[in-house]
Amino acid sequence: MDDVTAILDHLNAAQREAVSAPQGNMLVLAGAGSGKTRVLVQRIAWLIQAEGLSPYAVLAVTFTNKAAREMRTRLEALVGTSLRHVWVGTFHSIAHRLLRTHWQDARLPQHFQIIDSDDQLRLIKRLIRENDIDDERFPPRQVQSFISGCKEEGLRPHQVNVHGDAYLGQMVELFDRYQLTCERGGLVDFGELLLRSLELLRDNPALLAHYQQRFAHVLVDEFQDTNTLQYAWLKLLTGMTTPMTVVGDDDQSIYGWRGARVENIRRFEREFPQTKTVRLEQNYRSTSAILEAANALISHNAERMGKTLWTAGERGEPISVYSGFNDLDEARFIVDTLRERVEEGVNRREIAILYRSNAQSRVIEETLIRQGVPYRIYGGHRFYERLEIKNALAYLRLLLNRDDDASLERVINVPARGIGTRTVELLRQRAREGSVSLWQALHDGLVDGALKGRAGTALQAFADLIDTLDNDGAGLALHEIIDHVIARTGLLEHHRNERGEKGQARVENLEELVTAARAFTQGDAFDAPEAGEGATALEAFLSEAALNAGEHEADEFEDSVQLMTLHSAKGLEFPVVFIAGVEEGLFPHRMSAEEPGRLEEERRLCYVGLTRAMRKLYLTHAEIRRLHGKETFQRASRFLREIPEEYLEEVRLRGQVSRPVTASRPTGLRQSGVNGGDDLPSLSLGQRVSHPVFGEGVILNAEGEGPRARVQVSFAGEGDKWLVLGFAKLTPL
DNA sequence: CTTGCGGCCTTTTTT
DNA sequence: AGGCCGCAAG
Repeated sequence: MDDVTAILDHLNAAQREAVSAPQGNMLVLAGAGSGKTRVLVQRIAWLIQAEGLSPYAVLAVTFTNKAAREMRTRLEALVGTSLRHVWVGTFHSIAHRLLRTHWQDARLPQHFQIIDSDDQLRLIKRLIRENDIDDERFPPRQVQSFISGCKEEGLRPHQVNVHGDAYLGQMVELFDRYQLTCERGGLVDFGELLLRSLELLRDNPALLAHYQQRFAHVLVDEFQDTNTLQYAWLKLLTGMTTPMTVVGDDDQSIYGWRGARVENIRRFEREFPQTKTVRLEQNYRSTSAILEAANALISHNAERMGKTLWTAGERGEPISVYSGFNDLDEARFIVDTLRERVEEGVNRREIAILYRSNAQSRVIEETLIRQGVPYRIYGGHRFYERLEIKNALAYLRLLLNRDDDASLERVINVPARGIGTRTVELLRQRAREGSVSLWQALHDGLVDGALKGRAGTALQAFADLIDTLDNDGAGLALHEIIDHVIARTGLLEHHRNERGEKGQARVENLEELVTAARAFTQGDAFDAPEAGEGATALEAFLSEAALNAGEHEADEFEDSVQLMTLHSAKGLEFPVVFIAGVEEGLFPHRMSAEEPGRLEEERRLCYVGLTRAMRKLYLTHAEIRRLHGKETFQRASRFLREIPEEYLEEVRLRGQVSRPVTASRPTGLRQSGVNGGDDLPSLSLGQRVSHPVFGEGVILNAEGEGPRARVQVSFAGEGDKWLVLGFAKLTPL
């Protein structure tokens, strides 16, 4: 406390400037590996210790729970426990906290529940079916993204401008009904958390004034990932007068596809008064070979704010490029190589294998398993998103709130108890007619005798089950309630009877849920100071599960190789990194390769991948890959060509000479070429060809060998065509 | 009501 | 290939 300048020790000039800048709006453009988190943490310490702000007056917002946790941990390590009152959290957890505290002003039931996107989708599917809407024209996923999109733009159904468009009108109608269903069930989706809390503040000037006064400084991490709603939320909360420190990197914006607006960085600079911009350009993570390669790659993007990373570190080894014969060979190379590195003394946890899409992990996993290499995989289904867990949670929600239609529908016949779609449909219809919840409709139907016979008996049994469970729960600890529920509902038995490992894993997961609940009540996660009156442990647990779905990662302490998508690697670093599947169509993904904007996002994703590596980077691709059950010829990614040769080194199999990668002919193209035979032209994927009838085109795909081989060619104006090499007169251009 | 078969589609993911 | 969905048979 005495010597606040100690906070500035070991910082470079730019970092020091960012940490100790006088209070005012500041934009920190922080390149990969430039000490971003460090600056953020030190900045908070500075604000409190040098500027004299109360910890209560500081709000720090992140995107992920992981980032929030890391920031808090580092803050506490730096300054001690006096900082535990700093508000650090994700946008969603902070919004949740506001809504829990001010549920009445937010016009929410006290025990509202948060639904995740999976629940949301189910609910939408139900609505579409219920209203006899053509799900071909209105695919549930599209409706879901429409609704989320509206909320992210801060729009309520009546605010959407339909322009007399019938299609849009129907969408809005569905949005409206969806919202009504949520209101009736006391359900709040992720977008709603933010929108509702924004409206709460906007419509309650006294409340807004309170929070504007309370927070003296607001800090935001990963600003390039904010969406329109989050931007508006910050604008409202700060009133553009509370000073803000925002940290971001436009080159690492990889979430445009889910609403993130990179422009928010520029907008902030423009709209918030007297914004000071600081660039952190010195990289402390990677060798210069890796960093220069990344710089060269990203320079191919046009839309940039301009920033060039440099490092004082050594050049290091060149980036190794391996061209596998097929995906199995690629995996074999990765695993062999990493085993060599491990033998040299590298810890397995220091090695990461990154890929564009989850489907790629399978082959690599199989190879790792075969060779007995322990690995840990991030992503895929998180614990609280698994089917069996969601079923158990749905029962628990029903205990708290019988009117939660989504949960009721989820488990009314799980495990199967003779309540089929017909019966559920009848229930839905009655609920709709009476404008009541499904539970209410069920009850009324049993009372007035409309639901009888076999279905009636089954429904009665279900209703009794829920009520009994509720009664039994009185006086029990949280984990005992859950234990009781999974046993009494038959969920445990249901999965035990499932054959194979899958059922076994599900049973274990259910048991793990009980353990998690025990830990939850005993741990400090359950201190929820502002969780509101009468908040039960169960309620808090359910919120935690919805908001914090990914916490469960097994074997955290075993030294294992890390597997994850490029997206989930953001923010992490590893001494040794493999990026697999660096191929056209996969990376950049074909869904994104067409549009320039989306291609640039793919390139940023590649940039993120490259800059994860500290010492050694491997880029691998396969010439033939099994994709969706079919063998496809792949050609090397354009991103490989965008990295100057001088940083690359092609890996050849043992005994072969290694030669530099040439820019004109990317690795492996020769091998991946379709050789039509001696008298046929030698063609390669991606090559431009000319056809006497169709004109000029590009080879997209190929299958078979010899004269009967077929190639798929994309002709300008003629579209894609499959041609047999022996007949089609194709001339290479 | 349950089960099994065939057709369809296939990024990325946090909250 | 594999998961999901809808449909038809048991």
